[in-house]
Formats: sequence, structure tokens, C-alpha cells
Amino acid sequence: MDGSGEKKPAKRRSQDRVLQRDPERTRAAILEAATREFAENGMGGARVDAIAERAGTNKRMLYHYFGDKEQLYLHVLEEAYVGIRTAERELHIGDRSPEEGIAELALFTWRYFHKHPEFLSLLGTENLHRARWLRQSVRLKELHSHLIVELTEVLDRGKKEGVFIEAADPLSVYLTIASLGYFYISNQYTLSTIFGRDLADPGNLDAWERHIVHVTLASIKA
Amino acid sequence: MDGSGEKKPAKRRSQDRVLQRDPERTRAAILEAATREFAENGMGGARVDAIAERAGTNKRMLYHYFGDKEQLYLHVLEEAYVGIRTAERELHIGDRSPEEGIAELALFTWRYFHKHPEFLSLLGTENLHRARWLRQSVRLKELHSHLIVELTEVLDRGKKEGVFIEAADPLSVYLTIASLGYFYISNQYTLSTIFGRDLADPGNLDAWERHIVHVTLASIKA
DNA sequence: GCAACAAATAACTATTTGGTTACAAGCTAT
DNA sequence: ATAGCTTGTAACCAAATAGTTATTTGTTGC
Repeated sequence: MDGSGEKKPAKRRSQDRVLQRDPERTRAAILEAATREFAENGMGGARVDAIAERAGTNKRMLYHYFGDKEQLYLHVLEEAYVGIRTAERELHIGDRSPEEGIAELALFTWRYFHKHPEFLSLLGTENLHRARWLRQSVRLKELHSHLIVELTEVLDRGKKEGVFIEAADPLSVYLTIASLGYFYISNQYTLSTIFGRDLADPGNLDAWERHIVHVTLASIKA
Repeated sequence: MDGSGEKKPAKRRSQDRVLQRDPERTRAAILEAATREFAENGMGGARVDAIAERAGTNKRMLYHYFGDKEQLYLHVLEEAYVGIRTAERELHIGDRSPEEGIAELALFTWRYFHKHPEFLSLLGTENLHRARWLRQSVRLKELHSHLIVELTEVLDRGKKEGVFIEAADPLSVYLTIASLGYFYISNQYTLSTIFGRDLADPGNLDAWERHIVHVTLASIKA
């Protein structure tokens, strides 16, 4: 950039570059860059150099903070799960009627998936590898139970009130909601191509949102 | 392997190897090996050397028959779509009652997904790349319309008979069926891990099969 | 039977990639 | 102010990787 022509190796001039140190910022920048790179290219396709460049830093820092590519990937994955489960906790689906609670969970899940396609990509990548890295995670044992507990309560109340069928099962209900959201968002590109309809069109997105709520409730209504 | 210590380049001895030529077999072996490699590792993670080795041949043949890695991948993807759509054609979902027809399509789709997880992996990979290769395909324009046409007929008959709601839409019904199957199979590894339940267990698989039929019909029944 | 072509092999190459090393410079406690 | 640790940079390296070349050997039409 400037005209100084140094030749000695690893010799750096810093007069013209105000070097601000900020470990937290650098670490966060690497994590965010890695999230995008892994989400866009998968584990096998992600490039360490690309992550460093996206983060505005270099590979040395990446290895310094995260060890290696695999550990960085695991951090990204864990952070993604923490993100959705944390947002989910603020829902309080038990505050209104059972039907409204289920509808609220369905809407939240759909909208979260739509807003965070990178989370879905990461799940896809992780499943491609049969949860090889997720299984090593020690942070994620407790994270998911809250959802099932709260969902169980709402369903039980609905059954007692006679609005839900007895067979309604919390895990099945969640999987139903997640299925309908995940598939539409994550497979929108091939689906739009083969069926000749743009699934990303706002009208179609709105229709699918209503569809998810309808299907979920129809499947458990007494 | 044998004790001859040749040094001249590209000198090959063949006396001890009965060399059978079979272009069709070689081509098919490459396609099958590539299907597995791409399904297991994605586009970015798949290795050309690995495909050649799996096919029991070498890279030269792979480039000879398919041009390059990307074209080979596209062939694999096209072949996978041809596979499911061909099997689908033999269903004749219009032969029985509308409810039975829909149930039959749901069962078929679920069982096909379960039997061909490599197809789901390929879809996942292709969507990761936003259908970059599928969109270049010229073979696949007509392939998918048959499904929608037949489904439309069954739904229309159901509406006329008063067993399906008027709002039942063919694409939505198919996406519902596909969603419930795709998500369960392709995300079974992360789901089993985070919820501490083995989704691949035969009992759970059977339950989900029944669940898909139940949800699909419940969502369109009048 | 043999010329021309298709199928097959293995070694080779240029580039990319994950990971490391040597070094410079900011930060902080004493 | 300065020693020791942390944050940062760029050059380097060995292994891996997509794609190619030189060569050999079946196969087939005449």
C-alpha cells in the first residue's frame, strides 16, 4: 500500500497503522466469520484462510483462540444451539390457552429458522457427519430439556381441558413443528427449482407460516 | 506386491492380472462410488481420489467419463432425482379412495427416504450451495410435474366427495409429507443426541411412520 | 491379421490447504 | 521503566488435492 520496500522477513512497520488491541472483539469476529463460512460451505468446504480474512485477522489468532479447525467448528455449533434455546426460553408458552401456546411455539420456531438460516445449515452439516462433533460437546446436555418440560405442561393442560387428544406427545409435536419449518427453509433452493415456484416469495412464506400452525394444531386437536 | 522392481515410468505389467474391459460397468461403478462419497462428505468434502478408489478404478477414467468433479456431482444428483420420481410413478395413488391415496403417497415417501438416506444427503448438499448445480440441469424440467398432476387429481376427488377441505393444496400436501420424512431421517443424529432418544430405533421409526400419515390426513380432512 | 480406436493404468504437476514458526509490538504489574 | 505475558503479523512448510500426461493393452471393423 505505502511505498516502503522492506525485505527482512517478519519485519513489520506499524507507524502508519494504529494497532488497537481487543481480544474480545477479535475472538467474537472469528466466531462470527466462522459461523458464516461453515454455514455456507460445510465442514469440508470451509477454508481456514477464508475465516481469518472474513474476521479481519489472520490464521495465527484463530489457532490461538480455538485450537484448530474442528474445535472452532464445535464452538460455532454450540453457540448456534445456545442462540435458539436462549430465545426459546423467553417465550413462556404456558401463559395463554394451550392452543395459543402451541401456535406461539410454532410461529417462534418458524420465524427463528427463517431469520437464522445459518443455524439450519450448521445442523445439516453436523448431521452429514452423523453428529460427530456435537456428540463430543459437554456444554449441551442440559440445554434442551427446558423446551420438552414446558411443552409437556402445555399439552397436559390441553388434554385436561379436552382440547387436545390423549396421544399428543411433546417430542412428536416439536419434531412436527421443526420438520415443517426446517424443510421449507433449508430445501427452498432445490424445491423452487424443481417445482418452478419461488418459495422465498413473501406471499408463499406467509402462507407456509399459517400452514405450519394449521397442521400442528390439526394433528393434536381433540 | 510381487517382487519385480521396475523403475521406468508408466511401465505396467499385466501378465498376472486378467484385464476385463467393461466401459458400462466402470461408468456405473464410478457413479455409485461418487454417490456414496458425495452423500457422505458433501461437495466440498468429497475426494476425487476416494471416488476412484471406491469404484475400483482410477482418476483418469473418472475424468474420461464425466469431465470433472462438478459434472460428476451433477450426474449423481440427476440420477438420484430420477430414482425417486421413477419409483413414484409406479404408485398410482388414484386407484383407491382419496384418503388411501394420500396415505399411500406419505408411506411411500417416508419409506423411500428411509431406504435412501444418500438422496437426502445430496439434497442437503445441493441446498447448501443454493441449487447451484441443479439449476444448470437440463434433464430435470419435466421430471417432477407428474407427481403434482396426480396429487391434484386425488385431492380434487376428495374435495368432491366431501372428505377433504377445499383449501387442500397439492404442493403444500407434498411439502408436508416430505418435510416430516426428511427432517426425521436427515437430522436423526443431532436430534438423537440432544433429546437423548434414539430416533433410529425400530419402534420409534414405526411410530413416526404412523405419525406422518396421521398428520397429513388430519391437516386436510374436512 | 492388423490398423485405428477405446479403455485402462500409474506417475506427475501445479496449486491449495491446515497448521507452524519467528518475530514484533501493545499491555500490565511491580 | 521495564520484565514478562498477551495480542498480532507474515512468511513458511508438509501434506493433500484436482486435474494431466505418457504409455500400455484390449477390442473391433475391415
